[in-house]
Amino acid sequence: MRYSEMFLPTVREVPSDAEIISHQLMIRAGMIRKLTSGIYTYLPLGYRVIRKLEQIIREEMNRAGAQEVFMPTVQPRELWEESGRWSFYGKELLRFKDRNDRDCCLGPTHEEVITDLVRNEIKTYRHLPRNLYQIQTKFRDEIRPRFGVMRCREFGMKDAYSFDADEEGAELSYRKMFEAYTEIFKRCGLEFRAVEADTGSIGGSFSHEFMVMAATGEDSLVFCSNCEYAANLEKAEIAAPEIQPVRKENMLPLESVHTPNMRTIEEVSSFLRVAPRDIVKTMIYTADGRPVAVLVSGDEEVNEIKVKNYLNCDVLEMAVDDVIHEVTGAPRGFAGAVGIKVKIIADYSLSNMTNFVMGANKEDYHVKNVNIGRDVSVTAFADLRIARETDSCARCGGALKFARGIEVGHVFKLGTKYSKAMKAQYLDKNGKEQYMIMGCYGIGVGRTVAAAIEQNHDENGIVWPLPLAPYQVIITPVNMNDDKIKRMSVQLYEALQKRGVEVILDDRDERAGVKFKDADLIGIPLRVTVGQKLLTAGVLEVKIRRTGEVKALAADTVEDFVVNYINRGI
RNA sequence: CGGGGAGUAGCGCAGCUUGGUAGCGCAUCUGCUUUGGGAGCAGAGGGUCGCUGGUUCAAAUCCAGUCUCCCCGACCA
Repeated sequence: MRYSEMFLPTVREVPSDAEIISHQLMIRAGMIRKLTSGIYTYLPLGYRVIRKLEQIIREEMNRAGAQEVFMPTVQPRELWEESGRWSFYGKELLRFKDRNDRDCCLGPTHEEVITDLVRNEIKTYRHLPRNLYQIQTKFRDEIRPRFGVMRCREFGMKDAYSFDADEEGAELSYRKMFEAYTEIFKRCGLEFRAVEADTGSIGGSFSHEFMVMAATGEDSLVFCSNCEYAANLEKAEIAAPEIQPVRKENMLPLESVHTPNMRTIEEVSSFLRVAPRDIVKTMIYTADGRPVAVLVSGDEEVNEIKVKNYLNCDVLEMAVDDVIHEVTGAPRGFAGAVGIKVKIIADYSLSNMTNFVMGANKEDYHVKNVNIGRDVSVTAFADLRIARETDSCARCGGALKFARGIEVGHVFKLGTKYSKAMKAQYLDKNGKEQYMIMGCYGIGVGRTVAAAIEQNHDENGIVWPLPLAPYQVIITPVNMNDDKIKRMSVQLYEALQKRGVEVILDDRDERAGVKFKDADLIGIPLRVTVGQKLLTAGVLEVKIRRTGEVKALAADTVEDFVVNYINRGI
């Protein structure tokens, strides 16, 4: 394409409301423009990248045996009532009424629609398994959209759904998707990692997130330096320690101490000259409305997701002051587990603690020399805290490493959650009705593009991995008023086009500096400069965006060089 | 939903306190010079100052209401 004819408005200044680099660069490179909060238009350059990614996704999904469908964005209330999510899904589900006063919503995901389709059409084990996918626009009315296309309300997503007759089949479907995703992100040229993840409110038995590694990522992840274990921080397991029984004679007598206005671990620690690891935090939560005490060592943090999963509750919240007072008889800051009547669960970090400090359930007092068994009766010990770098791998004991990433894909084994709710059944070999076993698999398309930029940029702009680049080559004539330069540029442009190369000819009547800046900004992998050296030595320059390497090549060899470079892939 | 900030030319901003001709940089258009990393000079076009109402001889400026956007938090796949 000739640059002079393109709709490619680049921006010199950094947009004031763009916080992260990918958002800034997507606006500056003329890829996206905001319509309203969390809703973006893709301009030609941005949309080309989207299409590149979608094509890779399609090829790998099809290769894995999935078939493409296209489902509606507008969905009727009834389906969501059936799955139970009309009431469960909260405000993120955008609801409205049509002219006949029927309740509708914009699909934030498509489990309901696909399950409805499949249950109506598939009645026998002979027609299983099936895996259907679509690439389609989702709408989630996020409370606070941010980071441009990374966390927005309307966004493109590839979602796939598998239906199997039995567990083995479902696991095979899951594994196929896992492998397809691995292939997709590999082909994109991204550095990524699949990590074990919490299933959240989608539910189901297990899941993996695909994380693109980036220092600016919103998610923390943990991986073992020794074995294959990798998990989202919120999921990262900590092994149960070996229990060393405490001898009764080593337990010191309970002692109440005056700790005026000392509420935090730091305050108590410095006031009593006791290390945080010898203090126990008593956190009062309400789980589905019922109070529960969670104990964790003073130098650790409670992982609420682990607590929630352990208790198997829908809503877990920090207790409000009234509840704390009711449970402990004291204001916030002096809660302890001695003598309280609610369920008490303790993190493994407590299992070998003796003679520790804890709140006294009395304003301005703590107690020393507390011991589990003698003073506190714990319902259970469990893994309830957030993993730290000092923890070792729960699988092999190796050292844990921490990193940040951007979640671009998520695979879930759903089980029968939706097939039961919506009666998606088939007849097995024995003529018995069975529930289909489902899996669901998502990739955020726009988010993957943004993540690719987070991972591939420099101070001058985007550095596209070749498979995602909107164009592969840009030809930059240094002066369009010089006939020889112009003729050479057009000739090369046409030759490359004939060979199927995606090429921009920057035929604008701009100064060279402007063209170089724009070429770098939009991140085209190869730039061919046609300038003085052509006139003096018959040489063109090829600059590789990623490395900055410049090659001076005889004019008639450039075409082959470019084609070879592109054929090498990433 | 709570807290904070902002809406003035396509973009980035000043002007508002103390009411009186709407301004700067970039971009755009014209001409000349320039031409290998976001050129120089000269000239030009472009704004119901978010919207509605009020105070006033007079409102971008003061007052009230309202809408939108951004940031922090809570919330949420």
